Amino acid sequence: MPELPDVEVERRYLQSTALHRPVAEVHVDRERILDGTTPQALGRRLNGRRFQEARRHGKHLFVGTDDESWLHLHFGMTGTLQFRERDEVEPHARARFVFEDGASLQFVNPRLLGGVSVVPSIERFVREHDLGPDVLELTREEFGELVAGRRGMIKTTLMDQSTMAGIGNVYSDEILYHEGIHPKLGTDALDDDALKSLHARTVEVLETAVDAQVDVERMPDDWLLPRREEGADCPRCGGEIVKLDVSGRSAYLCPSCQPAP
DNA sequence: AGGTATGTTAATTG
DNA sequence: GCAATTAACATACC
Repeated sequence: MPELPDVEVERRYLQSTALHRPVAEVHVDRERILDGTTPQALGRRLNGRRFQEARRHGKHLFVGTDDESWLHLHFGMTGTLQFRERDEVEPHARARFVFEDGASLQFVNPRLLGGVSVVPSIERFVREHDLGPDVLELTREEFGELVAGRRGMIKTTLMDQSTMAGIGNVYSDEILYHEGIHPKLGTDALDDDALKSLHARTVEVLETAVDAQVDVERMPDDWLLPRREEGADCPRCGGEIVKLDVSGRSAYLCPSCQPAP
């Protein structure tokens, strides 16, 4: 489930497992996931190096090594990291970073929509891929100005990575659900108070998901996410959850909690 | 078997 | 230039 909270959980997982061990081998299962590099070049780049820290920008993960470049990991629609003390290969492990002590960090990406690359700097990557600021780095004022500067539907605006980076289809639904805002509401319909409230809700939802380690079992009782399907009972009013097409993506909402514009 | 899926990008249309 | 729409990508799941 790789939106901001999912990637943040992966970042912390990597930090707590895979740092400071010299890389001995890199294995790539499917070259399609590599962007601008080859298995051989990736191996030459990483062998003997240690992972020093992991940073995140939006849905993108960056792993710093002993030199100045960064390993970039992106999951696309599916995927996780798996650390193993022994190098037991996980299903759909597309890249495996095997350490000298025999442990491995595995980039698991079943649908191959993710990617692995080496980038010279995070700032440059963000610029070249036209990513907006990370959502959790924004002040209330910055958030309000960015949203107010757009003309489309609010759900689409929240998901637009060039406006702000990190929110995807699932968490945009969650944020709008708690805010009682219909996903198709025009962004220009939000006044200053509504933008201020939307910002607070956005931060709250994303941080709550991280605190729950993106485990649906640990999410609050009044969350949409664990029952995000057509016909489910709205946890707040008992009404029926419906699915709507918004800009080609499926939006789930409660029509009585989120009245149509 | 067919529809759907948490992301991104390119092409097209208004 | 901006916004909306559609298709494509590759695979798993129901």
